Amino acid sequence: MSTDRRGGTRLPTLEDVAQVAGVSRATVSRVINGVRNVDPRLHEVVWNAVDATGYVPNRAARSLVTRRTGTVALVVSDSEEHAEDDPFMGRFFTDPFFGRVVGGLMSVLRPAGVQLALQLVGSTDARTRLVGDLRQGQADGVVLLSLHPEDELPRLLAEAGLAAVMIGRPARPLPISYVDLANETGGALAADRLAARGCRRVAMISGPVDVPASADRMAGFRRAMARHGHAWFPCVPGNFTHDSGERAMRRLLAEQPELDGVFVANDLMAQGALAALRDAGRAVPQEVAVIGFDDSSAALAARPALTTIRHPLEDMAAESARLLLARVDDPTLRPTSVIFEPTLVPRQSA
Amino acid sequence: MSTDRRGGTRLPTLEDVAQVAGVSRATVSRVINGVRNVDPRLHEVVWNAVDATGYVPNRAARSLVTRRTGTVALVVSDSEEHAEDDPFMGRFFTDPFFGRVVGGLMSVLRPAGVQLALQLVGSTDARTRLVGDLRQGQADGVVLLSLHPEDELPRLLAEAGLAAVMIGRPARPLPISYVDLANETGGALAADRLAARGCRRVAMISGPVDVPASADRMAGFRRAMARHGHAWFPCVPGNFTHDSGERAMRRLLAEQPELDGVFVANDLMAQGALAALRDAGRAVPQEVAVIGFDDSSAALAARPALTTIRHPLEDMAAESARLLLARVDDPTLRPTSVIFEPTLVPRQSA
DNA sequence: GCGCGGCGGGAGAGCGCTCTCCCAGCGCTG
DNA sequence: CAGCGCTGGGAGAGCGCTCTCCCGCCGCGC
Repeated sequence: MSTDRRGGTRLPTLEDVAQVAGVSRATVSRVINGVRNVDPRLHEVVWNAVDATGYVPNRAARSLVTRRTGTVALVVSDSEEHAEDDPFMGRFFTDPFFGRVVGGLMSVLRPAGVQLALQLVGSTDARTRLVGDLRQGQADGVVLLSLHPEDELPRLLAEAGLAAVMIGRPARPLPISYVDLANETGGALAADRLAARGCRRVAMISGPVDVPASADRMAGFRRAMARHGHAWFPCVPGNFTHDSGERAMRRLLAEQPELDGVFVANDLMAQGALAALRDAGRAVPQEVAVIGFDDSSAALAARPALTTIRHPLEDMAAESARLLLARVDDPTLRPTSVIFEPTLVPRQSA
Repeated sequence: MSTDRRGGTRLPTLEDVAQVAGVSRATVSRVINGVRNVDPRLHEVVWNAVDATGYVPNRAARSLVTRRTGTVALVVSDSEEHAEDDPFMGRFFTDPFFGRVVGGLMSVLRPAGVQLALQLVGSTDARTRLVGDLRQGQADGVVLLSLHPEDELPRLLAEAGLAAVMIGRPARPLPISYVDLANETGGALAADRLAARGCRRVAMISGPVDVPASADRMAGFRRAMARHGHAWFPCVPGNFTHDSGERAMRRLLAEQPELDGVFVANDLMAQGALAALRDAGRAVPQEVAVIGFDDSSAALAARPALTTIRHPLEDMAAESARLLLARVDDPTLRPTSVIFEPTLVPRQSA
């Protein structure tokens, strides 16, 4: 009963199990990993010995030889402008977006016995360090949430040949797998709904203009509105927070008082817009129709409940986890893209 | 240029760096880990060699000998009743609570170079497996979010002598460190506010009655109300979701139509209560005053903005990370508790 | 001038596992 | 009955690192 440097008792190793079972270390390893033809009787003897000793394989030792960690990293990559201690990251974690992604990933990873490690990268330095750590085997693969269009990380990962899947398409074409939503279709669905309601003075609150998802939603909305005869409409960008939606709505109201329909690029901002409309005394949907995007918990929480475009984020995250695991299993797999279709969820706001 | 089984090129090892630097493996190791007295000139030579080779230490190999992983796990432990694929976990991830905890932990762990691994446990089986994995060294320590009062996991962790810190006190006294909020004080603050406004018919929407935080909020509220002369008030339990708050409010309204003040045990439910009040045509705060709890993003998003009890979760999570790292460094440390004080954040709803 | 202490640095063991060899034993065929 | 293939299982070499042990060198004191 020697003690290791963590102060605990020495834990049983393969060797101990082998001794108890009266076989060699190799055989125990074979049984535990379920490989090759091992005598079924030995099988039982070994498992009994495992139980008796309370053996748990040492992950570090195993990784060292297999070069697999059983861990994938969820990397949230923010732009450099946001300082390391910027509240933005905090804001991001609080956004239902983050939670939905984590939930979706876990639904696939947990049954597969794979750990999820969280990684934030803010600086360029952190980016290269991350790629180094990853190449060296910190994780078997990466699910990447890139928050900034100029982000170099997708390219770095692709170049390093690491197993990676992005949630949301890369800003520039890149040999990297990704899962995305047909954001333009979403924008078009919103436009059709607003047009069908007979809205004549519509406006939009978009996300940051350089974020692909945001740009796509706007493009789809714009194109469909044009098809409905609306050549132009005011558009104010926000940053996906409740607050920015509220501010944007106030600005729109000032610019275009006779406005009767708004498409907002996410539910959080739509909730903010609702608040601004309420403060301005506009009835929703009677005077102004509002359509959100995402169908997050905020959509149901809002009053009136938000008519919104459903973004099946959990499913998308789950799919990205599946793609990643497949790629980890077979590194020769080519980059794949999976595009999900949005749907309109009619509720009270439009 | 041999290739490993991941299909990549062999990565530089300590040996390679040593060769380039013209020193021994041991010396490179010493320089990299900054130990002992190494000739300053060698120092530079070694670092140059590291840069030249693009060396990154292999974490698995290092862990194998140091018995440290540089990882802590955030364990979210749910009760067994919730099946593995129960939507509850999804709900939990979407709750701002989860995001705030993650953000707070990261603010301490990232600068310390420590990874955060996410672990969900639902079944008893998963609990013992987790303890095994942890003892064996899957992570250096655990931040535990135990969602259910009967949860055995805190006890198992304490018994195994693992480094662990709970967020929220354990349901039963246990030799385990924790960080908590003075929830009774929070309840009392709400009671005082309602009393000061002259509310005469108050009610409460509580969380699950067996969850310590929930019970404490209720007890504090009840005690303070008694001091204000209110011997009794109706109380309906919810489960911390928006929806349950809405339902609870409807029930209260039916039971006690002349109600003029409500204390709700979290902001999400308070938001739901606000929606129910709005549907019932009650003006907030003129006819009914509402006080929430947490000061989460939902409080600001609500209309009217929620007067609420601030729960400094990010700070608490950060503190728990600090306690954990200290304990990992020095396993002899005794269990510590840190209790944070809530404050009232006056806004429009009360 | 010799001995001794201290410090810088090399050699090498070993962390716990996987996996390649290799050998023993069995059943089959000619 | 010899020879061959096949299969089950043991021996042992590493995976890449840390850390103990030890040795050689330098500077000091007597």
